[in-house]
Amino acid sequence: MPELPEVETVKRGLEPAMQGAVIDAVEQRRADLRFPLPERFAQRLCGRKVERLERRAKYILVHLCSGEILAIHLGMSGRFTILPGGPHGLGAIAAHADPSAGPSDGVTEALAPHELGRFALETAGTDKHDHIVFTMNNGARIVYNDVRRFGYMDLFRGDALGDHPMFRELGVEPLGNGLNGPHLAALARNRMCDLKAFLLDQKAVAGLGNIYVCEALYRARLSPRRKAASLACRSGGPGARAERLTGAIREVLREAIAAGGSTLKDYAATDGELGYFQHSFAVYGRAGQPCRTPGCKGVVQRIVQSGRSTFFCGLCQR
DNA sequence: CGGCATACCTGCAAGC
DNA sequence: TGCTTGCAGGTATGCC
Repeated sequence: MPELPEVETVKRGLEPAMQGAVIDAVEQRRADLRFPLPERFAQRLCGRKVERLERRAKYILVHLCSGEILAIHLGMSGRFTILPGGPHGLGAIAAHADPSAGPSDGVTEALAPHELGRFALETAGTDKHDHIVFTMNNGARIVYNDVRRFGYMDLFRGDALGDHPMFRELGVEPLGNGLNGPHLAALARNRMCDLKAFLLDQKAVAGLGNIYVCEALYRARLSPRRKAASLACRSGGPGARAERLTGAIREVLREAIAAGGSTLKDYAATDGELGYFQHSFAVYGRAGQPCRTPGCKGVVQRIVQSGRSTFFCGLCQR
């Protein structure tokens, strides 16, 4: 489920509960998620202080004072719920982020935050897909839930990060300095695949997923079916398309993170109306509906590219 | 290497 | 109501 903005939002949500705190207990309820969890996973985490959290692509990196890193990937359905410590445990924050989930997503939607806190405490870790529960020395309980179990965690020495198979081949951070028009054009120059597939390739740009690729292509007015290499060609101004695309990628991601941040804030507020996860997408999931570009008479269409849904407007995306 | 299908796993909505 | 089918935001793997 989560793409870069959701992972960033989850990371920010976890920080208050984890940063500077010591992991007191880890309850591991199964041996594997997508992959087997590391040997002696719980034992190796217990007693460790969390130095800081970091996001790299769609991974959350928990830096431990032992010098080890707990790397977490949420897969499609991974989510965290934080149950704060303290005598009453009120005001639970759900640190998951699902940009497409509507108001009907889950029983907690209908509950005011104080009710949610109580609800969450009473049912903490009782869902059958609650796989791992971290208990911190500040009293916070951090529950990892993953219905489809496509998520995974690993634990390794910090200095091995660059050699780790999950990270070795990751491409540039789209919000970092590494992503700019010339660089993107250079990466795409020899790629014969569709632009959509190119952007989904984590070895080129790391952190984009199906939704934000569709949205970024829409904003850049580029067809997902265009060949990736055509980004680099000079017609239409040198690097013009690549510049447009990098700008669109950054915009889309930044806005989504800002929206995620505000939903987290809202969630902790006292108002029961959450407006939670009310992202609106221009094209994603809008097949058959009118294109939102002012003056465009197009209709959003859905096609399948390498087995995945693509949404775009064939009129304004060329 | 590219491109594609398949696999992993469960839940949900739609269709019959 | 109940069954089947297809679909879902992730990536790894194997085959041609």
